[in-house]
Amino acid sequence: MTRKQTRNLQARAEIFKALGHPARLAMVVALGEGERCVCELRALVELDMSTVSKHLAVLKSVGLVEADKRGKQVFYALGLPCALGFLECVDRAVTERRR
Amino acid sequence: MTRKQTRNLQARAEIFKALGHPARLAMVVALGEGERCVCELRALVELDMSTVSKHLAVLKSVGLVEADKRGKQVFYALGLPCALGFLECVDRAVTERRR
DNA sequence: CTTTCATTTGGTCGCTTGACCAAATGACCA
DNA sequence: TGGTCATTTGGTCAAGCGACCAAATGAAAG
Repeated sequence: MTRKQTRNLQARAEIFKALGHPARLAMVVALGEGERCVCELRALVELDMSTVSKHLAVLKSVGLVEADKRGKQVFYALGLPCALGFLECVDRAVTERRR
Repeated sequence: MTRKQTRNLQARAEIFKALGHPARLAMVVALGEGERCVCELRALVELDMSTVSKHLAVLKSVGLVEADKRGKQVFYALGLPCALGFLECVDRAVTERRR
């Protein structure tokens, strides 16, 4: 296992880790339908504003979302379009498993 | 946000969380090429056998891998084929970002 | 049936995470 | 310029994670 491979794995794992929290996942799913301001995302996950902000920072740091400040508000949008594909794959897996 | 949606998100997040560790991710990637016994996976990630076993238990608990005991050895195989798709998506994202 | 070998389970311990509150920042409005 | 609003940052604390070692399990060989 080369150092390069290790770094690559680490970086990829970071992305999955970022998705590995219900609140963050919910926000990414919502952003799949279009951009949202922080206040909308806060309403969605029903957590303290500061907590939401930190979750968004995590998502942004791995490139899953992008931030755009317009006036007083900050709008977030999906930064990794192909993420939608695997959200669906995992959704299918979860729904099938239930039967 | 209904209770059902919450459970669905929770379950999906579990899957991503399982992928959110370099050692587990490395093992899933390896299993993408075919089944492997625990000893081979242990050699791959270079961790204590007990640690590897626990990581595999995590992956199995969310359905990402399946175990098959044959003789003294246990062989693991990929349990969620569509996972390969998003491993690739994330790989591309990571390699592009580096430039 | 006892030993051996591959793997799992139980336990401990230090590090990270995620929640909240309080305070800082930064843009717009009066 | 001072105030207000949306968001971020800093701090604290309890809970969760991941590493190792030691001991248990379970199949196979002698």
